[in-house]
Amino acid sequence: MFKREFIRDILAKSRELEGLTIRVCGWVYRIRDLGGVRFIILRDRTGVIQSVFKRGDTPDHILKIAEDTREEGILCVDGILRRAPTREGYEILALDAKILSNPIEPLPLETHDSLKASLPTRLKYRWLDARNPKVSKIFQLKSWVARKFREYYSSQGFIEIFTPKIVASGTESGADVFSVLYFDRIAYLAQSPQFYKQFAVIAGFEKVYEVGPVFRAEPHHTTRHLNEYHSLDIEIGFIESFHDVMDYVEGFFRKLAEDSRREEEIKGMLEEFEVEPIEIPETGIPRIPIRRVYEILASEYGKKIPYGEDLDPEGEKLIGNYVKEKYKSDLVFIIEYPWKIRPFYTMRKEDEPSWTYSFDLLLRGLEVVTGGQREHRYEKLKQNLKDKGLAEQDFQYYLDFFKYGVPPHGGAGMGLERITMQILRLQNIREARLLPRDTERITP
RNA sequence: GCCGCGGUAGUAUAGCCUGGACCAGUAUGCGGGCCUGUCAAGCCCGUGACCCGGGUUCAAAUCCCGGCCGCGGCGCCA
Repeated sequence: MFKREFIRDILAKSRELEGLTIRVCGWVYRIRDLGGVRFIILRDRTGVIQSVFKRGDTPDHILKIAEDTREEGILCVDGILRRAPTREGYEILALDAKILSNPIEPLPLETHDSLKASLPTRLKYRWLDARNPKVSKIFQLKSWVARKFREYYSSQGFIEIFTPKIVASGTESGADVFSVLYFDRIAYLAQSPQFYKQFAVIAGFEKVYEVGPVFRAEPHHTTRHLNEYHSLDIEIGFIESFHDVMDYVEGFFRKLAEDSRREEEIKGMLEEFEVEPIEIPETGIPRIPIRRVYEILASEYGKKIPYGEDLDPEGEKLIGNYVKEKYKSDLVFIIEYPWKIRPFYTMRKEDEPSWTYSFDLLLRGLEVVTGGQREHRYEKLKQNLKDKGLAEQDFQYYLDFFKYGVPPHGGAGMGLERITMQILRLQNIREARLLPRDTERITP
């Protein structure tokens, strides 16, 4: 490895390093050439620092190297750390330097200004776009969300599982999945780990979570859909009701809300994106039956959703605004969805079988989590399949899971990119995916 | 899948409605020059574009048709 230190660490130790010779390696962020003095701002993953090449102080052959330097090239600078009137308060007076790599042609995207380019252009040159520190922060936040997910559910006694992404059938009807040639057969890319996380509970792991890719073959043209994204999944055995599942989901979001107020790095990111941390009231995230939501939308906003139908995007936004004003909550559980719009494995209400023990969680007016209690009784599950008009034999391997002792269980799936998008209030979910796959895009 | 909007230098845009003075303007980038404290550095010079094909017209970046590509709304969903 190159002997180097991260810029953030150097600045953190600036008092003790002041006056000493140090080395910084990174990308050339900006060059300001004033003739006798040339400022080269270096950037690494952790920050930026100014190096200064000055006639009289820097050896002449090193000044020559500075002249050859191009923006976004890779440069190592050895020099003396000293105080300077820069944003960081310090700079490096260059005594030695080496170009490790220089661009071979003009850049198609100005890295430090990449947010001014259109999204298609940014995605086309994503490896340059992502060098923009602000863009990079999106992915650092996404990484933080995924880490919190693992930490939270691990701390609650969940076991991480890793399930196949090449599967024999879809989780719902077989539609909306990508087919792949699997030797001499057709297989599919998993649209959800649904069946296998239930499998894991039934297999005795009791409480499990998974972070993994899911694939949706739907030709969406929206700012909130991807054909490949990462799903944060949980599944829990021995629940008494679907409220237990919501409690676990709520615990995770509460952790996100609290830690984003506590951790300096995250606070800094939210400030840079000019967004507030997630707000959750002391009394908890409101849990509103969808039948009540129909009423609220109609009476408060004059918005008519056909009874028994799903909310449309406008309805979700409106109810998001409603709970923000009324409960000071960025989140709302909408519960007891109609059976007709939920998958066959959803448990129906005992007393009202056209409604279910299921829920969605909306974050700032966008659905980010779906979950519920699963039907764990073999005969009822078969009946559900029948009621959905699905062929039993297509799901036989799944039905077999339910033959030999199944605890009542439920779970939820959360869209990592949607959570990231909503926390930072990004305009397009593609911004929250390093290399988005959508209807047209499979490169880079 | 249905519907709508768009495509001008590397990037971002003006011009298009109302065809002609547009061999296409501006900013930034890029190349060169000046400048020893910049921090969106500044100043000077240069560079570079009308998506493709067909049509209308004396004349098309501008109007019409087709194609390709992009974006968005809905549906569906995380």
